[in-house]
Amino acid sequence: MGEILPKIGDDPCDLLEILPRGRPAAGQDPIKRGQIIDGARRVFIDKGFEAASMNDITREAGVSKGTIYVYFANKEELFEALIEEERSTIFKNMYDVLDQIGDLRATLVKFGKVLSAKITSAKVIQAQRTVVGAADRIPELGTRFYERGPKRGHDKIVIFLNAAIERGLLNIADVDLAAYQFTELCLAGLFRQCIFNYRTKAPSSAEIEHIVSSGVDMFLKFYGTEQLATEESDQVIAKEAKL
Amino acid sequence: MGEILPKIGDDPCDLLEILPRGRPAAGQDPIKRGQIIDGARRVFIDKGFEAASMNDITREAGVSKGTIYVYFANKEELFEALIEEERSTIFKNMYDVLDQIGDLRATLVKFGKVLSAKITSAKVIQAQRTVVGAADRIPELGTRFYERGPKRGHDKIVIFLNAAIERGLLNIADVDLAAYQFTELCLAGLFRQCIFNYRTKAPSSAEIEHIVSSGVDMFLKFYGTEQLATEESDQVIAKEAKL
Amino acid sequence: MGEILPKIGDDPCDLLEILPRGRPAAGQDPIKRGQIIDGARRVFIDKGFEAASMNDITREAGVSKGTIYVYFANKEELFEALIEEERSTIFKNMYDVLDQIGDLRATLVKFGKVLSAKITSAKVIQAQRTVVGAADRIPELGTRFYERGPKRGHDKIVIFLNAAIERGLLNIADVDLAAYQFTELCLAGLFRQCIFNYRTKAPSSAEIEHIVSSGVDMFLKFYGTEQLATEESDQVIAKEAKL
Amino acid sequence: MGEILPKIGDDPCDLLEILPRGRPAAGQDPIKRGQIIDGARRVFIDKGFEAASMNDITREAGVSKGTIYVYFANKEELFEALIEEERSTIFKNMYDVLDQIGDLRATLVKFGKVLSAKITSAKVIQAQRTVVGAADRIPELGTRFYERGPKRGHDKIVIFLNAAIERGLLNIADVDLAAYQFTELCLAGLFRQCIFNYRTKAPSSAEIEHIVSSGVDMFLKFYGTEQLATEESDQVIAKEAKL
DNA sequence: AATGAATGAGCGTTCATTCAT
DNA sequence: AATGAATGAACGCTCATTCAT
Repeated sequence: MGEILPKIGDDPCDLLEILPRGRPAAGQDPIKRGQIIDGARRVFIDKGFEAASMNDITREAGVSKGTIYVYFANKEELFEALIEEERSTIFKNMYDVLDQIGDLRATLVKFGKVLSAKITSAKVIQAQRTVVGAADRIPELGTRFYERGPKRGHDKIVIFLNAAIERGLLNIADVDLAAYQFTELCLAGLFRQCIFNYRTKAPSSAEIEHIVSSGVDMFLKFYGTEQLATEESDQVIAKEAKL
Repeated sequence: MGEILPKIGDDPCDLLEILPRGRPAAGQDPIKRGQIIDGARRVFIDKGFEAASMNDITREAGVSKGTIYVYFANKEELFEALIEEERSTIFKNMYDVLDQIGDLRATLVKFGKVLSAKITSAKVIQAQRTVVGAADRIPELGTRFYERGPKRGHDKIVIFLNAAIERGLLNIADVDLAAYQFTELCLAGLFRQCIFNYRTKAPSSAEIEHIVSSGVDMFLKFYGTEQLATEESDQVIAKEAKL
Repeated sequence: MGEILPKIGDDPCDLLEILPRGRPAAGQDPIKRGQIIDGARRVFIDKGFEAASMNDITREAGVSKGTIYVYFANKEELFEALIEEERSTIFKNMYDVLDQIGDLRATLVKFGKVLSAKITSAKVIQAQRTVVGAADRIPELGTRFYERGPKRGHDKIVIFLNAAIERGLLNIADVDLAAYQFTELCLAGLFRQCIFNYRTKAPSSAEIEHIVSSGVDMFLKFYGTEQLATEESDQVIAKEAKL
Repeated sequence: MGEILPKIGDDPCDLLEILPRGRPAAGQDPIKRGQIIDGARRVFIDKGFEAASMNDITREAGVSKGTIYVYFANKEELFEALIEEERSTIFKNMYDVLDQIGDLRATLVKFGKVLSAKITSAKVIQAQRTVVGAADRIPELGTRFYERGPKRGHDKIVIFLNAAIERGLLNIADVDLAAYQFTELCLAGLFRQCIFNYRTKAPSSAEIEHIVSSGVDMFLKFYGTEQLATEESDQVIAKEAKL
């Protein structure tokens, strides 16, 4: 393929670098791959691994069966690729809020709301259900999903908390546990309700706000230091002064 | 099925219900039904709904295919009946601790440990995974499971907390939320780790103890009243006096 | 099938010993098994192993696909069972002639004709082609076919020749080779012509007679003793005397 | 294909046929054709017609799928072309020994050994199996193979025998039959053993020598004339004199 | 002229459900 | 009432052939 193409740079049409030229190699066309994954997403997420049929996916993806098998060795690999994509999409950027330095309480609330909203959103719940449902048949799938998704997020929370401890704002004996506690408080009740389909739709942002702010209060009451309290009351005073 | 049968009491043969004689009516023998459900449990919980085959269940249950179809209209109904049983078994007695009146903190810790241990036990995780995995195919299944399981437990916690509020030991604005927070703190991290198969075995009782006691501390620090603090220090003094 | 048969029941149960009573166990009904093998025969012998489809066999056998898989684990096993049956049918009784003691030349001619006619008959050639065609994919199949078919026959010829040697009628250094030579002389040209489908139909009995008698002449001229010659001329004289 | 092309001779560019310059016409490059056939040989002979896939051949031949379909209309035609080539290679020169005039017995033994070794060689057996296996699906294939291979050889043997008859060395009533008998005696037992995969490797040359010399002895004892016997004993005397 | 990505009919096999016994 | 042999639609997957590039 590539060798036949004229050298890039001799050509005023270099933009074509972005839009691929010629026919892509078998199993290499990212557009087609995307099409297949999209079809697979609709079917797998909707029906789960077992109940989804390759014919369904064929139909949804708008490609032939043979083509799917050029891109993915079998149903399981296609499923795993999809879950990997989902995982990556879901957790991408979820923890960005924690990178900004700022007011501790405000950051926790902001982050808690993002976390809670994301994890309980209809699409993400569906995806998680699909992973859980397949966890018996493909055990590493669930393991990997958790490892590269929730676990990495957890690690970022731990780092964030440690930074706050360093700044003297928090006093935590078991940071790992504290990170889990924080996450759970932000999701209080929601995750289990959603995953079991008791809640058939995602919580409102008001509800999330209510839960998260209560959770942060509890968390800071338990782990916050004197210094945090001082800083916060200073801020309140400063704010009031401004008004 | 059962609903179509004449109400017990309208019938002079009611004794048969109590001391069954002779061959039970088709689909009415509770022993055979139990046998089927037991076989179904082993297969469904192990393989999930789709991967389980009626032949497997036939073999495990030691009854014929036709018999299963007399007791249960189809695979789905059998599965639902099994899940109903599982749900009932799992949550039976889980909340008994809350009925005893006693030291608040001790009760919460005791209950939290039971709750956490139960929900993260291998068998119960398997069952929950099975329910979650089937929740797309049979949405009401998950709904009903949550409603009659976790939700009822939640209600009992709410009642317990309200009693403590009445006793002046707690000061909670949103009791419903507090109940969720308590549950989540007791499970901090465990439920998601187990359900996704990141943890491949149940947490140790030491781990649970650690999590629960930290959770209860946080919970009481946030919601506990002055009176609770007084009572507790009294108890400590009393204890020390005893020694 | 069986249901259409007239009720046995006029009868004090004697016949029942022969005709099975009740429904046979799964994969145990010899009538159904026969039906499947018969369908398989028509399809496999006609098309060869690979080109035959289980759907074709289903259609020819008049049973459902599932039923075939109760009786035979897979296509290959069904094929092997069929070939085993064919082999058994083909070679059954083929060597009976050799058991009778009688005039040597006459016995050899009689046997040679049976052998030649059998092996070159349309059905048997088809079956052998099927075995040969599958010998790459299932090597033991051909091995077993030869071992239990032609090889056993060969052994019987060896025994027969040894008996004749004992009787002083033949003088053979390498009996094993002689047995092969005899067989080949009886088939002179026919087997290869048939198996390659150069001859599209079986040789006439006149042709076989011609080939076999010439073959026997050559064989006896080479391996016959003085005693055989004497006996034979005696017989001719005796015959002429009778006329 | 080829037939559609204009007749050679109508065209002033005929030299191109002899010394082709530039790119050959579609489906006309004999090098590429050879490449394809070579790939096809490796795959077809190894796996048989049905089990061979066009992708395998593509890979083995190192040409694209499309190109194969330019040279051969479909799998079947490619297979037939291959078999034609195989046939031609196998039987080429096999009968050269018969063209030399010399000692009859020695010539027969020499030829018989060549014939037997060739036909029972692993590669040739494989090829014959492939033909036999395909003979149901493509009946003319086997017919043509035999016609242009074994049959032509047979004809050459007939010519050779007739020459020997003319020289007064043999006395044969049915020369056609005698030719078959000779061939069969040289292969005694081997062909069937090999084709059915009872023998999994080619016979040793010692074995072939044993079989062939016994076969020639039998053949000449039956068909040899007084003159042959005289000539041979003369040769023996001459040989002994030389020593 | 040559390529090889794409197609989709067809493969062997499984299994929820039925119904004759 | 209970059985389990039989059914056949549907499964995941392959591969001869086509045709846009």
